[in-house]
Amino acid sequence: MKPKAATEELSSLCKALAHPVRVQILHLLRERRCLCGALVDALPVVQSTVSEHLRILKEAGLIHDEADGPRRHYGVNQRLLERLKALIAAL
Amino acid sequence: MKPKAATEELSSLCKALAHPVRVQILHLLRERRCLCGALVDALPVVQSTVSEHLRILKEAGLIHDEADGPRRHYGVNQRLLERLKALIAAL
DNA sequence: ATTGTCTATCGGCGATGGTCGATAGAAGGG
DNA sequence: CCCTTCTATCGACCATCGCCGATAGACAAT
Repeated sequence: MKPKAATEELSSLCKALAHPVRVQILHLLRERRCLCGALVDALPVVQSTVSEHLRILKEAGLIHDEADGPRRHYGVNQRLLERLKALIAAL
Repeated sequence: MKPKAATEELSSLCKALAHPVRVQILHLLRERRCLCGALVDALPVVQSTVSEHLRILKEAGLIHDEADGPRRHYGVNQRLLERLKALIAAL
């Protein structure tokens, strides 16, 4: 058995990816950093919903943000993404 | 962008792993096929809850079952597990 | 057939998730 | 300053999840 910590880490990362919009966001951010507005244009949900999904991804640590005036640039947290890949690969 | 199908496939697989008990079940089954009862002994939830988690994992295709009299052997679906690894690795 | 064992399913409960519209907050430009 | 733009947050709503106890169903053994 894996230690409990790794189990919960994996389930919590998976939970963050347990919605198609969030997977799509990760795909979009993988290419280049984006403003929230750019994501809203690319996704089939309204701004407040996108913002909520971003919050969930950020809380999971999979993305980070950087203020730029009133705007906010989002990008993937490569380190944690690699960690997720490792945890999944170990299954 | 990935085709929509892959996005939804990944999010649905992640959803199946979005609970620590289900990750634990996968770890247990990775070692050897198990009866539901053996999993109940190893997990901190009652039988009906384990059965429900097994149903979710089976519905996602990550495990399969095989009747053996009134018992039921569970095992991982290696094919779909590899598919999940590939989808995650492609992130 | 009856009993015993193992598992699935049902019903109910509280908690969480996903969505939206509306609103608030931050920051730059006029 | 005031206005505009961009984003976060709030409140409300309905759907789904996760858990349990209780019950039903399948099958073997006696």
